[in-house]
Amino acid sequence: MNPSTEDLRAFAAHDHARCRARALAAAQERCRARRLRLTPARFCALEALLESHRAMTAYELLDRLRDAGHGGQPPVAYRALGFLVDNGFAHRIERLGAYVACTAGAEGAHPAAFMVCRACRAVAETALDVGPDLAERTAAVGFAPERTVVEVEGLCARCAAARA
Amino acid sequence: MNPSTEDLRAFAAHDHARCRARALAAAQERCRARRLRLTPARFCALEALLESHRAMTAYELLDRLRDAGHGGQPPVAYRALGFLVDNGFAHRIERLGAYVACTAGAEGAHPAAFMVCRACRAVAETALDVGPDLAERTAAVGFAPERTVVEVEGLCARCAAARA
DNA sequence: GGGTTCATTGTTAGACTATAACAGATACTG
DNA sequence: CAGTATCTGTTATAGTCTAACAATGAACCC
Repeated sequence: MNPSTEDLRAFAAHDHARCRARALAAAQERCRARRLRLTPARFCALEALLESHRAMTAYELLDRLRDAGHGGQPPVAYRALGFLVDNGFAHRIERLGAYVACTAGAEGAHPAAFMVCRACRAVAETALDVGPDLAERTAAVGFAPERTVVEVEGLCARCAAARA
Repeated sequence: MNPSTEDLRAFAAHDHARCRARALAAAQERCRARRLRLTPARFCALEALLESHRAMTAYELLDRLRDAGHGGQPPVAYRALGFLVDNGFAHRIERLGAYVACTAGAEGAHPAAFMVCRACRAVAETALDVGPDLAERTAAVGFAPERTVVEVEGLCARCAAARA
């Protein structure tokens, strides 16, 4: 797998057990290195997100947290997600109002582009950054970019085949 | 104004009365040409969106519709917005869960990139299309793109100055 | 014109997404 | 081990959106 297709593993056959284990280990290591507290609730949330490459809503996540004994009210889920998103372990998919584990392994919050299947909600992450393309235009009017959202909604091969 | 800065009029001084009047006239003309029914409620919604380049929530719009005697329940606003968005007269800003009038004058729904001020919620639209950049990557895994969301969140010059 | 058909409107009700505010528990720091 | 900051759990509520149905109105055909 070269870098540009490795990104797209959500839509390609791969050893997901290994994919998940690596991501979890990397997150633990990164928290240690950066003195971030990957508490049980946060760990549980990350584990749940890593079970598949499908976006989960905060309430789906909340069910998992509740089952694991971590309190059953929305703020519990939103706080865990806040931590994961702020530190680059997960991303919010604006189009869905849902969340996916990060597959890029970058440090901290980072710009990314997502391909989102509208049927199964699987999400692949790639490193595309539109910042440079827009920089010249934004400079002309003094707009200071801080965060970019790039999401491509469509149908993955599996879902397209299923409806044919 | 050349095309690339004309796009950004939300963040540049311009004759907004003329800007609005032109957009409204263009929409009426386009509905006539395409046999779309720009009913009073839809017209009212478009007028409200065109009052400024700031994104409006469906509920802000609903207040306007109610004041104009067009029913006071959410579906009234969402249906008007559905019509405007489907036909390219308005766009949904995913990041905000809010809506802006289209300033591109393109036919029907069209891909666009938005610059969104997180403070005043003003939105500028430009014609950037990331489709081509992603096509090669998506093809590799059989993902079929249908719609792209590109939103750059930041601070406009006016708001940046106001907090300095 | 009368009748059919389809799009639009208005309403009720409820689903889904998210945050403010506060009290109590836990972990780091000197 | 006292002080501080962070994290957890809770209540309550705000904000966004849609399903479903009845009623109205426009368009069309004969």
